[in-house]
Amino acid sequence: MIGVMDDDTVDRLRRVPSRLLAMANGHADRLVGGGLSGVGAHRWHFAVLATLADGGPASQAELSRRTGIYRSDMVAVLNELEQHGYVRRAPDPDDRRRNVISVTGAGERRLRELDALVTALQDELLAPLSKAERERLVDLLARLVSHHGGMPA
Amino acid sequence: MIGVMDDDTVDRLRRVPSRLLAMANGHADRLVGGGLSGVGAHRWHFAVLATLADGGPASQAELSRRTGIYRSDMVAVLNELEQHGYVRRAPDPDDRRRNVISVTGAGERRLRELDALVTALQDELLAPLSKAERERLVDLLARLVSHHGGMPA
DNA sequence: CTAATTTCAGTTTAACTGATATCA
DNA sequence: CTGATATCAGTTTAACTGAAATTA
Repeated sequence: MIGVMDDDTVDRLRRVPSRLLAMANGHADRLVGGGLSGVGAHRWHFAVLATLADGGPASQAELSRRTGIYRSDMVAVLNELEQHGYVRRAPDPDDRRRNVISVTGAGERRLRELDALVTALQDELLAPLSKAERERLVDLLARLVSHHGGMPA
Repeated sequence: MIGVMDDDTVDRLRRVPSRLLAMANGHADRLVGGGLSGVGAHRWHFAVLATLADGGPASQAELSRRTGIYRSDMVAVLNELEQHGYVRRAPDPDDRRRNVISVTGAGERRLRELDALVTALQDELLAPLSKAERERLVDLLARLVSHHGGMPA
């Protein structure tokens, strides 16, 4: 028989941090992406709505920086959100290169819906961990991310 | 002024676990992917060589299951490894549908090289964490992944 | 017959690049 | 002039699907 490991054989792959990160991220992606697509949404929609709600109206470039969504992709995301009436694009009177993006009432309702869903999905993702462990994980990940300069790119 | 947050305003995005996972994974990807491409390798090459070295010769389908690389992509990965003389493909005498893939001497040397590199890259990735914290992170991620059924897909 | 394997050819999606027009 | 912005059009890559040929 082939491919059988005795007790001393290490599986070096199984504990490689970057690999575990990729696998955990894969599961998270499926869960959250799947959950959001079930209500016709995308992570990007949630990210933009939440950023607007938390930080107030902002230009597209500013939203790009805060969410990590590329300026070029942001255009399409905002087009979709605007078509559903969740955000409004208005020219910035102080700087005519910019649009000021703001959330509408419908957008705020949509965000509440997505927020509840995302919270439930995080709960499902973190199901095997205790409250303290979840905080520990978030803390460790946040420190990793901040050490490497926040948003990837 | 626009987009300024007072002390009470929460940035709900910043602590969403699935998002932190995606960002951390992004950094890990760049680091490890970049490091490996610097020596003409790919995560997949390392994964296959390590799996073969740790588990012994195996069929392509078995390698697919162990590494999480799709059976269809595995073909291309093995073509490359074979062209460099790192692995050998031989028909399985016990089951003529299968190839038995095994590591060559050159493959073992290549694996040692990649292993040292990957270890160094993990170190760079986890730089801000103490030894104990790294173990904690690996443990938490491993539990997450195993709860969701190991390999994503 | 069903089921597993290798292989090929293709799709989908996220992430990313480059260029243009406009304006500070 | 440089530099930022919004937009469009495109590339690259990983992840994935479907099917054919072969054999168990």
